[in-house]
Amino acid sequence: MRIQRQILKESNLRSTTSRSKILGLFLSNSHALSYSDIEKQVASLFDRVTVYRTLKSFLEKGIIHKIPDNSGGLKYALCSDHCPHTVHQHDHVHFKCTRCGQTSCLEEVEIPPFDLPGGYKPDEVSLLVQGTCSKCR
Amino acid sequence: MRIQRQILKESNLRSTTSRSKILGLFLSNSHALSYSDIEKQVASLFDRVTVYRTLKSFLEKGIIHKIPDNSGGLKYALCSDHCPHTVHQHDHVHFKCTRCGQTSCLEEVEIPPFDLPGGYKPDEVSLLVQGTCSKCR
DNA sequence: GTAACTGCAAAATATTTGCATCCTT
DNA sequence: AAGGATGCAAATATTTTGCAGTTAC
Repeated sequence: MRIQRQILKESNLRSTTSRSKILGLFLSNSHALSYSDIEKQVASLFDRVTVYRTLKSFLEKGIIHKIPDNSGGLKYALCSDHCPHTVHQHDHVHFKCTRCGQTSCLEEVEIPPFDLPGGYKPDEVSLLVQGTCSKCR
Repeated sequence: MRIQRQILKESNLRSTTSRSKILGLFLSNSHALSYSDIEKQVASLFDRVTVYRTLKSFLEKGIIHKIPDNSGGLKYALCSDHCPHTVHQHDHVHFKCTRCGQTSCLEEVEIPPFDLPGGYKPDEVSLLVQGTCSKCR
């Protein structure tokens, strides 16, 4: 509870029940959460709309970031220690396990440099790896 | 028209007006198309449902592949020459221009090798780069 | 006290399913 | 001729918006 409060305060967001609870879900899960993962756990507590708006405010403040999912859905995960809120860079690797379905950020893996054809100017890079995670092998 | 017919035949799909037309859209666009990009162009010709079902059959046959988009939407693009239909590998780079919004496959760029933590077994890798494309500079 | 946040209703958007009819092979 | 493909209607799912009431600071 204390941690959530602090994170919210640092982001200039008021501490409300829904924000603390949803932030808590992210803090206690090492893997990324989809909207429906979250909804399932808080459906009885808050309105759908509140969940959407909570996620949106977390995104705007750089508390969480989106992870593209090539099955169409979008997932969300905590940003690591200090995402610069202005230049929101997430050049890290995401791993999606096709067995358990969990997606997680591999913070320790760096994307090696690569060349783009002339004229292309990259701003942000994200690498999505699919396969089998260490738990599922 | 002849090309579409041939591609469809090779994939064991019947040649119908909607499939030829939609396949034609992919053939004449170098960038990836979202569902709504397609819908806009064929709305007066076919039903929504037909478009969805057409895309689904193209995906199943490996004619097109999905491209995750970290703004939530999904796009579709032609698979390069010969995607093995069984092992559907798309280890190539996608570039999304934040200015014009177009996403394209950079077939010529290869993803450099990188290390994963122990236990993780990769099957498929996709690299999404965002920035400014050569046309928009 | 006030601006920010929430819940509810409802709209807007997106996707899927069933079924009768039509068309490709 | 027969099975696959399409169109229509409608169900289902997803996300957003407006507004009135509530709450954090």
